[in-house]
Amino acid sequence: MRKDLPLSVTHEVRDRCLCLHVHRAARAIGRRFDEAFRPFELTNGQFSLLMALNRPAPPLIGEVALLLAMDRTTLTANLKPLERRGLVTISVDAKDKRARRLSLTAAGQRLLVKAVPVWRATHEEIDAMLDRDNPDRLRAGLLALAR
Amino acid sequence: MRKDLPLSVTHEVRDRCLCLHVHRAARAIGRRFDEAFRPFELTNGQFSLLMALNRPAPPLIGEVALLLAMDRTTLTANLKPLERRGLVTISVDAKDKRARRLSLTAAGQRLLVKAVPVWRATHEEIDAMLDRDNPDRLRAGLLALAR
DNA sequence: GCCTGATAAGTTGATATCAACTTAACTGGA
DNA sequence: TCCAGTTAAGTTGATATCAACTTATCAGGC
Repeated sequence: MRKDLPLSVTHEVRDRCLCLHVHRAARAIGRRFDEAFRPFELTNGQFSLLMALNRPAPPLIGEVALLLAMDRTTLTANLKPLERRGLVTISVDAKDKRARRLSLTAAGQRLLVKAVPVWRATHEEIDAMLDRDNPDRLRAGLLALAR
Repeated sequence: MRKDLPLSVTHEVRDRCLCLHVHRAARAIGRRFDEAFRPFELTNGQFSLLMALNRPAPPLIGEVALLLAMDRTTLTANLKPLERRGLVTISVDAKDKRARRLSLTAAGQRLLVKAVPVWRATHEEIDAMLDRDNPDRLRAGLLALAR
């Protein structure tokens, strides 16, 4: 009796697995934005995180983690280099001493302002690359996956 | 003169950025498969990698990295725990001493055989979740991004 | 056979990701 | 008031990710 895995199954996984497809796309697009943001010494994830903090009222760690569909402890880790660079501040909430409020500093805002045109240009390249694959449909599918 | 970033721009980025959307989806779907594979002590990435090695002829590191749209050095790192557990072997190519051939061991194959039904069940849940978002279209868009 | 340029992979250091466990603080009921 | 259950976040350890640099090898021209 054969114990090995038929190639047909392997090909099925390679061709159909959305987890693989999404991760592959994430790595590829991430590298693209990382390269574009390199002059600012920002990664794609740091850009997204800083942008998520540009709000009228400083959000809690848990709120931001939910928005980014990211583990809370990952967010804590990701904040460290940004805090060290003075782009973000983490402060204890006035009402609830367990909670932490996340704020962009002025330096963080200035860096974002400089990075946005690069984001826009890079994103336009990617939109153009997608060509006949409707970006709106793609976003809708990705949102469904993130639920 | 205002130096802060208008909220409208922040909302534009949050709503449109494919890099953010893809990474968010990758984290969410990755957690799902990680949980499903936990009985086998496999992560979603380890499953995809092992599956990529189920071939008639052992591939090179560079070939697999290209297939997974992953940096070559990331793949080297990811192989370490799998090699340690005896699921994969890395051997010097007979013709070219620079090159490394990656093979699934018998234990690796057995583990994959056990994991495939779990992959299939989990994937069916996700397909169902996508509902009206056509998975084929989604895959096509993700492939375009990974180019 | 010997250079020279190209190629395959390893090493190092930084950030990213998550689960499991822990700590501190809040909240509502007795 | 006090206690029990809940909640927000920190800590630790393992894997994941990439760039920059380095090492070993190969292939072609001479």
